[in-house]
Amino acid sequence: MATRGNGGSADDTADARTAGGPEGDRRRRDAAATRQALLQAARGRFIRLGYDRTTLRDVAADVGVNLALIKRYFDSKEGLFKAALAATPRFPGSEGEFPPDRAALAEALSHQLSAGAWPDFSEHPVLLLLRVSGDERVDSLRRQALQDFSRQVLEASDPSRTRDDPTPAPDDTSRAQAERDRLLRAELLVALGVGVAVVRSAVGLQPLRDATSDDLIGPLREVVDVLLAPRH
Amino acid sequence: MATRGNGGSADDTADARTAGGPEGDRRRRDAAATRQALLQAARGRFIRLGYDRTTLRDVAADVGVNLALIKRYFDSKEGLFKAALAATPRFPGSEGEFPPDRAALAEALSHQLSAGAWPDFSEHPVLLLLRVSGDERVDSLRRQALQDFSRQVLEASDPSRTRDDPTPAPDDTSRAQAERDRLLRAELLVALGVGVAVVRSAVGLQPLRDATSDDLIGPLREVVDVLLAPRH
DNA sequence: GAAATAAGTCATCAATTGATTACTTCGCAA
DNA sequence: TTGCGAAGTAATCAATTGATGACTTATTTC
Repeated sequence: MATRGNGGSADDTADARTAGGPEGDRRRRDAAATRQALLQAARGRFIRLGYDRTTLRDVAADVGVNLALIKRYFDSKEGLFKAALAATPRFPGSEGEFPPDRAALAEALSHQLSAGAWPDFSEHPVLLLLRVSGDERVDSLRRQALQDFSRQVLEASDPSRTRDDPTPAPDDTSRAQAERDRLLRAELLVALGVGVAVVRSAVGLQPLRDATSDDLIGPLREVVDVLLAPRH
Repeated sequence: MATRGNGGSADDTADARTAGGPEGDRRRRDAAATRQALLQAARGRFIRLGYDRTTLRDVAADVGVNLALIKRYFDSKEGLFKAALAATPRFPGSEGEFPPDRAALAEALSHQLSAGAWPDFSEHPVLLLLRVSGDERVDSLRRQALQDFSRQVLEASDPSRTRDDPTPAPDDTSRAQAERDRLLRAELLVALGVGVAVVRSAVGLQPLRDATSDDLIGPLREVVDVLLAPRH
């Protein structure tokens, strides 16, 4: 089945390592490149198929490499999943800090959730966060990632607040309650993003599935405003 | 393994059939009751664990019955999943028609998505819709269910439209575009509902996870209004 | 050019799991 | 009571899949 190294016969599967990437193929035995290729293939399968339906054999076959190398580089399937999760860019802006501004947030959201943002059908990173792994520590990683993002969204609702001081000392219970309500609203926005990704990929609901960034920006801006605008 | 019938020894698992439900235990061999108990157990596991991690052995053990009975009553795992999907109440109002009114919609949503709405932690029916099955026909069922719900939400945005005439003949392209935009907005609301359910169950994000109906009704009403209010 | 080491393969094990068949027991009707 | 059919069980098969250790080949280093 698509062995390529020593005893191989004929390939019947794409070999990601020798595909003409940047730099071309210099060495046939490159641990770092192989590790990276495995990570890429695993990420794609985890996102597309979920944890359970992703088999290590398939991942290895994608790269054109033997199953045992996964154990060598990632020790186990859990390790592979954790590595894929760690290698996944943060939710909206894959690079840099999130702009603490409602308009920019709406823009970023609509772009991230639009049809053309990701090449392969439904390979959005947020979906990886939702895949089950069965490991409690992985679940904790996932929770942390979404919590961080909620915090970022919350900042967008109040640019005066810095990140180092997320919870100003509440004067009384009503102030604490207001703070909690603001966080709840930020999380509702996160939930909307997650829901859009899920509905688009897992269900394929039209017209949402093929909505472009321009289609989404209008409604999303209104929702962002109504959820995050400072009130009273 | 919690056998209960003939060769059984001691129970170590809850037996759903003889548990003192309504009517008590009248017969030890009741095909309909057994079938129903299997369906219940399967539904719970499918929702909680997803399709792959739900094993037929566990489902049978929940009921205290032999694995082979699942084949007898549902023919296969796919059949069991389809039956569970069919037996799942429709998304928001488990009974009756959906009220075509924005305020009532916001109310229903906040209640459905609140912490106390469903007894067991994260057994919300909408989660069952998102579980993978691998069967194209099941995926089609799922898509259909969510599409129906989107249609209902769309009605709430325009009470004048009847259900029998969902798409009035468009006079020109701009009218068709407006119609498409309205459907998109309805689906965004559906996505919000799905996202809240997913985030609450799969991630357990606080404070959303423990939010009560009263916590949700305010923000949700605003979102429903901004998404569904008739615009010029 | 020959050790030494890293990269990769092969064959196989053990556990899980869906499916299936032959057998056993219970309940009800005549 | 008896006997027949439905309800249920036990045992097992075959396929998949994660894990693993011994073996093989390429690359580097002296």
